[in-house]
Amino acid sequence: GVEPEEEGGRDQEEEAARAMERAEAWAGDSPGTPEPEELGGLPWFHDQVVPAGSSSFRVIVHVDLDCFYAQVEMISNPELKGKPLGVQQKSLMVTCNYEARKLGVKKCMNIRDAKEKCPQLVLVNGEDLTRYREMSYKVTELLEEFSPVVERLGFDENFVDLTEMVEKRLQQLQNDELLALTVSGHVYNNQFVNLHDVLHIRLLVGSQIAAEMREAVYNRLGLTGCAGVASNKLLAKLVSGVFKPNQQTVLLPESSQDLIHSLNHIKEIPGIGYKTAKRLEALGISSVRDLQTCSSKILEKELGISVAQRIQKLSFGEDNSPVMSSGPPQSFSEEDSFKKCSSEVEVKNKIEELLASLLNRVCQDGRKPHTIRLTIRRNSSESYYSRESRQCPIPSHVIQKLGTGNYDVMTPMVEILMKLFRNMVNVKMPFHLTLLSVCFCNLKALNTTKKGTIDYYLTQSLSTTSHSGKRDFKMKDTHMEDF
DNA sequence: TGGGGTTAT
DNA sequence: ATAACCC
Repeated sequence: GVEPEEEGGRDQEEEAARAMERAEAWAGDSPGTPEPEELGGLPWFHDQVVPAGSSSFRVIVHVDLDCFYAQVEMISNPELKGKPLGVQQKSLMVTCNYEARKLGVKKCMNIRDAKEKCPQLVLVNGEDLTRYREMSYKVTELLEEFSPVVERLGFDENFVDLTEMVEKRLQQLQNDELLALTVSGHVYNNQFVNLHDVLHIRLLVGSQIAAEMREAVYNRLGLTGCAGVASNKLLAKLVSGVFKPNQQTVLLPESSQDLIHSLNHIKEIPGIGYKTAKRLEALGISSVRDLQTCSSKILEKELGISVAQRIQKLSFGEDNSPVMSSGPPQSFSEEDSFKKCSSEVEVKNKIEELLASLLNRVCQDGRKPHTIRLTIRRNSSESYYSRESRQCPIPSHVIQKLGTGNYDVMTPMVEILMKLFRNMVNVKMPFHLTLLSVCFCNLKALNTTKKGTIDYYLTQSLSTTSHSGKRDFKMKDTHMEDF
């Protein structure tokens, strides 16, 4: 199924064979360890693999699709396969396939530079994200079939917590199967590690599940991608990119420091962004080692205790953040950037375009947005990144009409958005916008509870601390219109 | 530098 | 409402 991989399979088979011999030798030879029979037919380490109290050791996979937009385009139009392909948004080539990369084209290159580097480059417009978004959710849903808790990161990355799945598989395995366990894909820094060390067994099973996930994504959706398996999200994400494209890597615990120190700059640590990196650089902190050894007091003074403690832990490869189920989106937005928009009429036209697409999306989703937001970017020559926004509740009579296609919901919405616009921009003065964005958020499931009933005003508390059998209630946010 | 997303303050 | 982060 999945395209051939250069994963040094020969080495790994040999390594697995050696590891098995060692494991068997130890199981038999070590005088202090009981024979498998004494443990009810389980190998000597089985009780450590599946501890009664269940340790906090997690198995996390990070799945990262290869040049996602380009792959979707090649599926839409197979004639593009084999040709160097770039996906374009305005003057930026946001991604390209590997044929293009071989010819020197890089991700996020200017269109002009890319064309200069590679005149044969085929470009497709990728400003409409609809097909990418749809495919993205198909991938997430497929991964949810393996294990229900999947966290999305952008359109092309997903984290899955495999801990429970691995645990179940280990319990199902027979003695000989446990000893014959092999890794799937690469092992990071593969050197003198015993793959059957108790600490490694779960990660090996994780690597097998990761391979099954990639196989399923390829067979059912036609997409290739990388995967990284490790004991937390940070390390899984870092290790997933070690062998690219369409390969996977597992990180064993003794190599985590090698992996984190393979980064050339702290900005490469996910969670340390542009701003934080700049502030740290001003303190003379640029390498991972610098951040590890920096006084936490100094760090807390510069960044605040929360960020300081989090990123210093990250610098050691420590990350206890859980894989959170992303579920359905928290917001829907559409935006458009342009060179210049300087009249109210232009603004209204752009807003109508954005709104039309959004209404389709929100209609398909089924839930109802209760808040609408307008965002602008002004031309300001100094300091680029500055957006301003205004938001307000969507009037309940407009919300009600949202699903029902016949009623005109555009007109009142555009009215609201133009009010928000005039609240931000003094239209009596000249203005120059370079971006408009409309966002629906505060999404709520369909209101099946009827007005006038008690349940309409009460919401069940999500608190899990009460096991009394009684329901905990809180007052819902109320709209004045309800009274 | 696009067209999206999220959470924290 | 903004600012930071992610892709």
